[in-house]
Amino acid sequence: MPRSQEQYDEIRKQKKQLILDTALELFAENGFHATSMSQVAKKAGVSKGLAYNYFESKQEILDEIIKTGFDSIYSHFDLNQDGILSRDEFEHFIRNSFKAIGENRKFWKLYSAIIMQSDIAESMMEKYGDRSQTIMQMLNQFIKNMGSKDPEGDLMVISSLVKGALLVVISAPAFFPVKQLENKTTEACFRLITTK
Amino acid sequence: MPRSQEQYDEIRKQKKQLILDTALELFAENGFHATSMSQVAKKAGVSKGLAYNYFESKQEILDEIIKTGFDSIYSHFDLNQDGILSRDEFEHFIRNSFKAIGENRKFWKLYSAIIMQSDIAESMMEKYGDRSQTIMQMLNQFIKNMGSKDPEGDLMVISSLVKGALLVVISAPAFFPVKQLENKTTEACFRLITTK
Amino acid sequence: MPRSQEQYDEIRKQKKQLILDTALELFAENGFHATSMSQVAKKAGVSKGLAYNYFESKQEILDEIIKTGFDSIYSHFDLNQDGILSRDEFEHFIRNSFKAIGENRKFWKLYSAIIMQSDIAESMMEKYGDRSQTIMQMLNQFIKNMGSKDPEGDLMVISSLVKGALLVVISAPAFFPVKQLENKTTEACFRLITTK
Amino acid sequence: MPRSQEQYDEIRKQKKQLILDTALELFAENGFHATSMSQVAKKAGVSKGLAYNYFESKQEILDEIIKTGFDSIYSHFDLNQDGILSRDEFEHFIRNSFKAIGENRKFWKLYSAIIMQSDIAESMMEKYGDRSQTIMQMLNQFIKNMGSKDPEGDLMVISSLVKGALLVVISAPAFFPVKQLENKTTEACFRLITTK
DNA sequence: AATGAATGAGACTTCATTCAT
DNA sequence: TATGAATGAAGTCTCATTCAT
Repeated sequence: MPRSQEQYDEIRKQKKQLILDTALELFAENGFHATSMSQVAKKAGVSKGLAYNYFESKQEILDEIIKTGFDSIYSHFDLNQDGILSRDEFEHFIRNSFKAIGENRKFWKLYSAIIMQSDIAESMMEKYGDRSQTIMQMLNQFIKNMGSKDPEGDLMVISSLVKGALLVVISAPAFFPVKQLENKTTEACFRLITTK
Repeated sequence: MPRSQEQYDEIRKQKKQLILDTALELFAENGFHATSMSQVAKKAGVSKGLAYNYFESKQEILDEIIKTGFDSIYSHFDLNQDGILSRDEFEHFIRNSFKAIGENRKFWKLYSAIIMQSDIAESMMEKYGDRSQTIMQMLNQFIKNMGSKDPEGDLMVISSLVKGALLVVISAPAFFPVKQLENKTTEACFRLITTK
Repeated sequence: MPRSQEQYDEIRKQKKQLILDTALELFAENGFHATSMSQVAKKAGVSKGLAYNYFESKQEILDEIIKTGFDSIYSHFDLNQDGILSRDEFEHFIRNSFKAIGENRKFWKLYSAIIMQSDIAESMMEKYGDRSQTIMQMLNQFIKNMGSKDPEGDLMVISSLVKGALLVVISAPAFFPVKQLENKTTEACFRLITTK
Repeated sequence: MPRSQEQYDEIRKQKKQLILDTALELFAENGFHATSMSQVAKKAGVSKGLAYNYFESKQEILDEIIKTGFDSIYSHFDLNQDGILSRDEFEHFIRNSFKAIGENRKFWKLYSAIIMQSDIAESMMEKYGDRSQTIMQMLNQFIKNMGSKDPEGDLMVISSLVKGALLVVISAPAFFPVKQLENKTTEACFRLITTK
């Protein structure tokens, strides 16, 4: 008996996700350019032709991976939608970033490698630049609210610290004391706000 | 009559440097794998054949670029060779790192992109891993000497901060207030050492 | 619907053989190094890419050609597997060699050219040296059994004669009286055994 | 003081010979196509440019090597110029061939490899075919004079034997008992002439 | 939906040859 | 005479993509 439309859709969705996951794994491990579609198809257990049935091109696979990763990050960072960052929400944001990376280090390794290359970075800026700016503005406001004498400067230092710490987590070997780094970083963020 | 040995040496030296500079520019901009030798040769204004007259392979060009960049950094970090880091030397190290990156941002962009790719990163670890470790040990000792209650934790946070700040400089557009970031970062480093 | 496994296997088998045959022809005619993969592909009526779909490298094509040729020769030389060469078997061996060459002169021309080149010859010695030695030992025993006063010397002369005659057949133009050479050579082999 | 014309000529001659010798060595060892002009020039201790000062092309070097080798063989085979081969002259011819190969095995290895390739073989046939035929006719007459019942057949067998034996010498490792092979072959030649 | 044979552009690399000096 | 930097065609090989089945 033939399958229903829903079953077909479900199959399509699963196969597509399988290809995306496999591609992410290989791209992160060996780099986008050094990974061939043959490898992706083989490791995913599908034919090359099928992969092109789901995706227009290798580049489209990458785009979709990036988009999914971004969305997952920003959805975690929801902030009760009032546009204001409380102290708890800030801490939650920091800690949640560590958690997100720990849960999907492959993606972030790939992402880190990619934003270093201008051709890819540019197209990403077009797509995600706005959202990034919104976040920075909210952080700025938060630091002001905390009584900072130099909000702009503090924001630079704090975001540098967080970026650096996350980078360490991303590239660190598995046995790195991630939890300790998370604690020390969170705590340091508050200490770095220059109160009067 | 053929040219003298000196003349040939001079030609070789200049052309080799031209190719290295061109390759660095393109590698940094588009990535190592996405840059072809044809592009490098064309932009450098030489034939592909000549490029292979000076370098065994594309990989060797990359290796030479990396080696030169590393050496330039570590030579700046000389520390009067006594194996101990003074307060001034530490501050000089931080500030000099900002300066080095400002002077050769292309290289550091390339370097950052490269360490994210496992295939290339491994061979670099073999070559430069030792020197990195020495530096970390000296920093650890310095933080102890400054009276830290948690040297290991502080080192993690401080090196994260510096890494993050340098990363910001590397990927930031030209108009970023680098000097301010340098000052704030340096100052923050000292503040982050947890005294008893 | 995709083709069945059998259909794919059949396609692969035929295309692979086509490429092997074409390569043998060109290698034999112009030499291995002087023949390009483009020539092979063009003459076979396939793309270069397809050729590399079937063979890892140009060298692998040569290896497969050599292996096939060798196996076909040694399979003809079965000798009822008792390890002893009778008079009839000896004669059959000589005559069969002429026959084999006549049937596949291209291969033997290629083979002759190849064993003259040290780089290729070495890897062949590793693979086929053992079997050659076994044959020489059996021939030596045969000559002894025939009552030779100087088995070692006779073996040298006889194998030289056969080699030379086969070489003549290999390089001779088509109109050469091969059958006559075969008869005379076979007969001479027996006459050359120095009886007491 | 400038050198005289004779001195220049002498230098030219020596340099040219040096290049020829070096090329022969490398061609014989690695094959014509697998040897580059750079290798030849480097091993000869001259520049590439100079090599092209003496020879039009790589091919011309090969041609000259072949020509020199041939001439040296045929000059040894002088036969007192009366067009008739005596018994002693025949034996001398055989033994001299072994001697010639022993003295210049490199050349003969190269030569053997080359005649297997039709493109080169053809141009050689044009140049040296006549002389070869003359020799074959003289050998034919000699065998007749020796009382052969089947001069044509005997010639085929004898020339096969000699060719095969020489081939063995050419490709044999250094420790092969060449003198024994020479003796046995010479003796066998006479025994192979089918007397009535 | 699914397969993998097939293509062709383009990657890296080599090397015979030229030429300014 | 002599050099070696420089060229460009050609070689080996890879891989994203297409398409008949």
